[in-house]
Amino acid sequence: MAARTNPIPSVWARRQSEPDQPALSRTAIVREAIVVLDAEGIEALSMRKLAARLNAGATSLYRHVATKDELMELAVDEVFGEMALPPADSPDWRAAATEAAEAFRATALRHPWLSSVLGQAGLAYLGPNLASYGERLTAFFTAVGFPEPVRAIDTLISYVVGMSTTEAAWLTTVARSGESEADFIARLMPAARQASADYAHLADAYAAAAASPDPVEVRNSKFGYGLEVVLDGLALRLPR
Amino acid sequence: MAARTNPIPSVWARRQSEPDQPALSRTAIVREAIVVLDAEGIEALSMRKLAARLNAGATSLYRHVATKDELMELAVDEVFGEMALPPADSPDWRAAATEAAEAFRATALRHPWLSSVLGQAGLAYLGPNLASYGERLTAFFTAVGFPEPVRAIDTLISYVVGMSTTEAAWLTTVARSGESEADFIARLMPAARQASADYAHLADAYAAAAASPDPVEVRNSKFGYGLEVVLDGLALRLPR
DNA sequence: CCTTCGGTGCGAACACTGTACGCACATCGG
DNA sequence: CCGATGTGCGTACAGTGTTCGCACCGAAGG
Repeated sequence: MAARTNPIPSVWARRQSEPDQPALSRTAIVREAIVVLDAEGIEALSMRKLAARLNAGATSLYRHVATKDELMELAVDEVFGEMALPPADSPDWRAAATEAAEAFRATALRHPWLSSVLGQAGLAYLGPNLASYGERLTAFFTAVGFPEPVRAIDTLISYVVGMSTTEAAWLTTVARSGESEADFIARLMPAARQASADYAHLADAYAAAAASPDPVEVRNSKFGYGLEVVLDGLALRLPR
Repeated sequence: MAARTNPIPSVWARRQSEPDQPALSRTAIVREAIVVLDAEGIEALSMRKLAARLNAGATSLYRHVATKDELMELAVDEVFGEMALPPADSPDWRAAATEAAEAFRATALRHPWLSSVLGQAGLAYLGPNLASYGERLTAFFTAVGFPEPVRAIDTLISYVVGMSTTEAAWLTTVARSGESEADFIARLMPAARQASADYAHLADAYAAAAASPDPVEVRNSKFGYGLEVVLDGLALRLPR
């Protein structure tokens, strides 16, 4: 009944036992997915393209990964493994917390798709790296002496996530334009000026933004300012 | 040359001049899109489905909206119109700022897709509501007396965005499960307990979370705690 | 009145997407 | 040597966003 749709088998078609590639594996798939995500953005990652890059058939990936969403979860957990954390017994807690916050930001900017995924998938199912990250962070804040370490962490991480998300989204937009950040800003200014024509404060803000020459430095210091604010607020909760 | 693919014209097929619907318009499309987004989530919104709900053909929407991304931008701007802001001359700045933060959070939770979009589309192209929102917020922080109102705003908004994003993503996951939040947590606990088996601090945190009865109250107070932290930090920047 | 014309609706089509299914084959335990 | 098990993958399905060109409407102009 079923028609034979496959080509006639032949010796030549039969696969040689030379493994060619180190074989398809979950970790290899996740690693390559991250490469694509970093290089081409989240909407450029398709299962077919990913498979092609791994010299594999389109649907072979599903032997190692249940679904694309699951693959994204794995990728998120993977990059959480990159984030450095200070040891729990750091002498200067502010310096250590700053370091941790900056490491998070750096990772989020290196993998701009991270923010998109965080906004879509709750972190309900935590992988090993995420769990370890949470554990070490909690250990640190507990050691520092915060009476409610989890709340302190949630506060700090929320700020960092919020700022990094906005920044990553901005950088993605810039990247899509193909221009440098400065050029993109310059090209955007007329529209921004027009949009804020009727708004005195906004216009001031845009003018100030346009005046500063180095956008990277502007973003760095903006992040640093908010971080100091949050750390000041947290310091007040520290008993002594 | 071109084949006549259309059906034979007939009097009956001809459109009556009863307008039936108030016609297709950009605002009607955006309004209905938001309804769908709220009810069924971001991945359930397709141009075809949206068109069907408007009694329109699939591709008719493109007469009013250039692309789906543009439609999402319009939707974002639209919900920014919902966010209440305190008047610039509020006597108690902390109460007013708290109000603004809570209004933002409420909107983000009412439209959980907002966070996903914020993570993907930079707020480069600002619509009227967004511009107005920024203007009024800047006016308020300036009136309060902050020497760097824009930085103060960026800090506060980053915290609120970060916390709301996490919360919205969590609520989306819960909603997808079809269960109540408490039931979902209960069902998740075994997995969480196992994931944190080797992590003392994490296990403590989960145990504490499982102990409290009302998840809504937990989220509210978590948000409130962080907000106080940020406002404390900002207060230090206020000259007096 | 008839005619042109800009704007609107839309059916068909294109190039993709994620993924279910079932077959072919390689390897391994008995 | 024989099954069992696991891996790769070709095909197919039900969608997706978007383009193109035609059909039609109401208004403007002669």
